[in-house]
Amino acid sequence: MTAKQKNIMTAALELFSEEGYRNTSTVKIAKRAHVSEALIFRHFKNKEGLLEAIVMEGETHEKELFSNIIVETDPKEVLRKTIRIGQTIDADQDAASYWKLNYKLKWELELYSEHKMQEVQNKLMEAFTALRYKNPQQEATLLLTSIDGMATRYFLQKSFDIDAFTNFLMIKYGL
Amino acid sequence: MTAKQKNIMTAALELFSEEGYRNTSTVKIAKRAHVSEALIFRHFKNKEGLLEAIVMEGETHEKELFSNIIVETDPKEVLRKTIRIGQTIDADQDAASYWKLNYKLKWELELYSEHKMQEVQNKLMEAFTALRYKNPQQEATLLLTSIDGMATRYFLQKSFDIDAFTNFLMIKYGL
DNA sequence: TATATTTGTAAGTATTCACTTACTTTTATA
DNA sequence: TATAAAAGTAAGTGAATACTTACAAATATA
Repeated sequence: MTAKQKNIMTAALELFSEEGYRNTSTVKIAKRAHVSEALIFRHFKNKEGLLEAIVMEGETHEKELFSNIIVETDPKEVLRKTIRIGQTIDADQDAASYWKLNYKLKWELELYSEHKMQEVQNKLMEAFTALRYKNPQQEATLLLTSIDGMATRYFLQKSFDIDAFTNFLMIKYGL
Repeated sequence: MTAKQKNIMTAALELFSEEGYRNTSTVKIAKRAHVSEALIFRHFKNKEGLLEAIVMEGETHEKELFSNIIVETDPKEVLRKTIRIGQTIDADQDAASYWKLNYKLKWELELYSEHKMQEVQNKLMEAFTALRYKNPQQEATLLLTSIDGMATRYFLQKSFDIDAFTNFLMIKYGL
């Protein structure tokens, strides 16, 4: 991958996650990346190809984040790591951009990939089972749903305090 | 309001909530509403004016829904009504379209209106205080955040079972 | 060093977009 | 019933969009 190709991907990730996929024109990406517009099409075939490249790159980071949870054996630690996802993403600008892009795409293109979260969901079910919660399946859904909601607030509501909310969840789950 | 004007608003609400605001062209709206494209601009000045009219209409229904919660005096009933929001919206196609539009706009135009939910948030704090929860403010945030997450699942994840999830929340909160 | 391949660009193109103009038809009002 | 106002439309317009073409510069390889 050439430097200019990387520039294009970085610029596009920023713009897509800030302003949305369809609302970001290829000229705008080219300008931010300091390349000619045509180079985008040379390297990525079309705008959708560029998006796919970015999403694929993001999925690599995502898998690292999830495998860190899935590999865990202590049920309490599984919950801790899951609840900390928000703070983990907050600490890394690139990860934050990618996650925001993910949510934007969910709503803009309505592409909700259930299978992506399935492994985490299963791991959470195991954890809640081990911790003798009455309904581990719904508990897993609730926690992931709360994190979805947290993401909505984190990205869209400026006043949202992710640390306070994370701490509260830790206490709630007795961690 | 003439019949054709109403047609335009209905068609636009459907299209905006299904395919997004920017991705819906004024020709598409005109075709679905069986009117000439120019009539949209005659009645609503521009595309944004049309959106505003729809959002304003939706806010009327929204206020009804919220005032039903805010007016409640029994704290447990406040929680019950809040948790049932999803099912309430699910039962009314128009309300569902409007809520989906709301979420789409949140992400597409990044317009998160905190003040809209502030009254409900306060009411929930009161309720959690009356029910002797340790941290009523964060409890209120958590419940509303969970509902945000529930909305994400409900609108984007086909397999999501809103009744099962609602029932589970009822039990969780001892209702 | 010769040449083939890859990287890069300037200047297009067709299409779609939100919106306007100029005009006709319908409805309300005096 | 005359006329003013409102509702409605066909046929535009300029700007923006994703993408292409035709060619030049840089780099890799023989």
